[in-house]
Amino acid sequence: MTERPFHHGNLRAELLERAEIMLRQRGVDELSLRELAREAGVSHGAPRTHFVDRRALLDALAVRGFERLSASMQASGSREPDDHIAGLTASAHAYVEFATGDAALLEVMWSAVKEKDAAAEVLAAVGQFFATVEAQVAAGIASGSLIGHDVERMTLLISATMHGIGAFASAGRTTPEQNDALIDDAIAGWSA
Amino acid sequence: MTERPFHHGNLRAELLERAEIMLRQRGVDELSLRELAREAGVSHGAPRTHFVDRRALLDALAVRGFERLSASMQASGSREPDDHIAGLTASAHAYVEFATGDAALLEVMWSAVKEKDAAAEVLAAVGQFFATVEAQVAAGIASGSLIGHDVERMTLLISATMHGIGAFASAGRTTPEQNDALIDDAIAGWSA
DNA sequence: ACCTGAACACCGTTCAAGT
DNA sequence: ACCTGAACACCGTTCAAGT
Repeated sequence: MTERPFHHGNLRAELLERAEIMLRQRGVDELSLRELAREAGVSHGAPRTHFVDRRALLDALAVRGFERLSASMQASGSREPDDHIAGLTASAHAYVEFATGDAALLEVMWSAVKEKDAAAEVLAAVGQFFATVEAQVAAGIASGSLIGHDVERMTLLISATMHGIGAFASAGRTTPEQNDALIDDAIAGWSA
Repeated sequence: MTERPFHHGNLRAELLERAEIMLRQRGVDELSLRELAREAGVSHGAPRTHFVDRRALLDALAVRGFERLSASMQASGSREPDDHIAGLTASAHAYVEFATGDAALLEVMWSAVKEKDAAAEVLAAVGQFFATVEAQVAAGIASGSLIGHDVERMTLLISATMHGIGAFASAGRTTPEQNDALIDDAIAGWSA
């Protein structure tokens, strides 16, 4: 039985890991820094070294979330390099899947963006998300498979629609089959 | 200077009123039952008589919110009795306006719906909201101005899109002009 | 029926002190 | 540089007691 060393060594990463799980199981409201510290076996003051306050932890979770979401959407979309509509549809599915699988995290992500003085890393992360959608939209418009010439406007519309479908899905107001149908309907409306 | 009577007489209504204001000014996280009681000039235990717990207060706020939102959308939509597309557009504008003017309340509303064991009144209220959208969608489809024959599917899609645009708008990611454009683009895609 | 006020268990945050 | 542990101010919730 080696004694616990004074330095945890990996506390920041462990706190983020545990926080993501706690978020998934019990939601934001139940996410407590003190409980996290307890589970990690450190004193309640320890997290302070890595996260100045609760919001800093949530911001870090938001950044990781956007990175994972963007990567997932990019991967899904690029599996259809020739069919931009199919790529966008796959990307939208990835968003909705994230929304149902990590509903609380997605809430944390968007509310981190919404803060008046949102952290720079958070803004960068959400920017990366929009850039991912925009790239697919731009390709679709350029190839003539997507209507509209204003890329930004189309990016916002498609992002907003994905967001809305994801919200309803995670609220349990739609079945997975309905989600698929909604995504198809939405994108069909904007296909050239 | 008459002394404060033992019975407040109107505590439930006052708490709801103050809570809505507090929500608008400082968000859900800052909404405290104790502070509300303090402001109303009653003891911290007093709210208990009217709301068993914090969630019961939020549920009541959600119900009121859905009622107000539905009424506003219905009013906006019915100002265009002959043009169902214009009616739906006006209704969508009302939603987005609510989303920007009462962002925190709208969050409370949807998260009340999302609770595992959501209160019956909350479910009834959100049902009323969907019924409002559905009536407009059904009229649009029946008159041939809106594509699609599946009313439920179209209702979900339009609701989800409004929700998404409202979320982006309240997050400050879009300007009012962009919101108008997004709503027009969305509905244009579904017009026959 | 409605409200008071003490009590309890939990927070987030701060900060001197230890390693 | 990282962590401990006491201290502080704040919660939500419970409940006997008062009107």
